[in-house]
Amino acid sequence: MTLSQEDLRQRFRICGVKVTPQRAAIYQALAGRADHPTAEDLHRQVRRRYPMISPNTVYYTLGVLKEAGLVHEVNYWHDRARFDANINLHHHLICLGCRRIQDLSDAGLDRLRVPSRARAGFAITGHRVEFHGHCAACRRLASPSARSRKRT
Amino acid sequence: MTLSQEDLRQRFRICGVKVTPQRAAIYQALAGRADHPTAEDLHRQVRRRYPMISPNTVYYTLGVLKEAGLVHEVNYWHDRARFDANINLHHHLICLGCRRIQDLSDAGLDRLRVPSRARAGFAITGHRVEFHGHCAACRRLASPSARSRKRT
DNA sequence: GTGTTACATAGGAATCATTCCTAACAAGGA
DNA sequence: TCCTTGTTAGGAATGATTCCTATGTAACAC
Repeated sequence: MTLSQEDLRQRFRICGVKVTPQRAAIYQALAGRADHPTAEDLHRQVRRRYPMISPNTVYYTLGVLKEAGLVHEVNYWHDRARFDANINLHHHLICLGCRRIQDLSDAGLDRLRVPSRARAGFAITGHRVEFHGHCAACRRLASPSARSRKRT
Repeated sequence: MTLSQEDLRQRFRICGVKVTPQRAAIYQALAGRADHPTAEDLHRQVRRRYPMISPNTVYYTLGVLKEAGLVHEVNYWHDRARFDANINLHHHLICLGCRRIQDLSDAGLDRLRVPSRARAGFAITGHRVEFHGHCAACRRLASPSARSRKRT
């Protein structure tokens, strides 16, 4: 998911966001991850290349990128804000065990509509489905005898 | 949505939650509202009847009720935790203007499934759809000339 | 080149929802 | 009645996020 410098410049330009080394680094760090990191995670990561970068800049930049529509915020767990550079329509598998959130792409889910009588005048611009449950790893942990039941 | 004291006792008993006057008041306050109030909103409301109740008790009680599955937490906006006593399967209409979250019931949405190959071993126990957009009131505000365009 | 404007950045202080700690309290069972 | 267990309230602590502000920097006229 690493982006060429030129691609990044273009994306930013389209959204009217000025490019700076810090912003590029933050965006690249986010785009390079499949999970949904917090601002602090990103700060820790970007600091390896820019040791002087402040948490402040990370918060401010994420705010700017969010405003511009270049990143999304994911808040299923209320602890801290998490971010996602994947702005294509997609959905979430949320593990109630390890609290990890996986992306899920499914064309069927992308096509959902609401009956207009239920919308009550609401103009819908987008949607997202979240599925709750337990991921494969957590299920294995929860049932240590899983191996002996492999065939049932 | 007000509940008889007996119904409440029974619900709590089924979920193994002890009934106290404070807890009953908090749950009733939540069940009586169609929006999704914060802990502070509920504290303010319950304090009218129990002036000595502490925010602490509200937080603790909401934690207990959540753990027991009697209430849900709604965190679309990252500012503060919001709560919902409606634990029936339902969905959300989220207004990006006024940030209000309306409940939406739709049997079609309740039946969603994910193709098993996309699930990657995930065991799904529930789901919820969130629709983003603008509510009727915000749309009226945004276009003051709406009245003159009624027929177009 | 110089001045001007408009943001960006970093550092430190402030905010404020939430949690932690603790002591007093209440209910239910032995 | 005593014991145990969970509940409540108050105050202190935590910690993510925001606010404030001085400095830096790029773009753009003049």
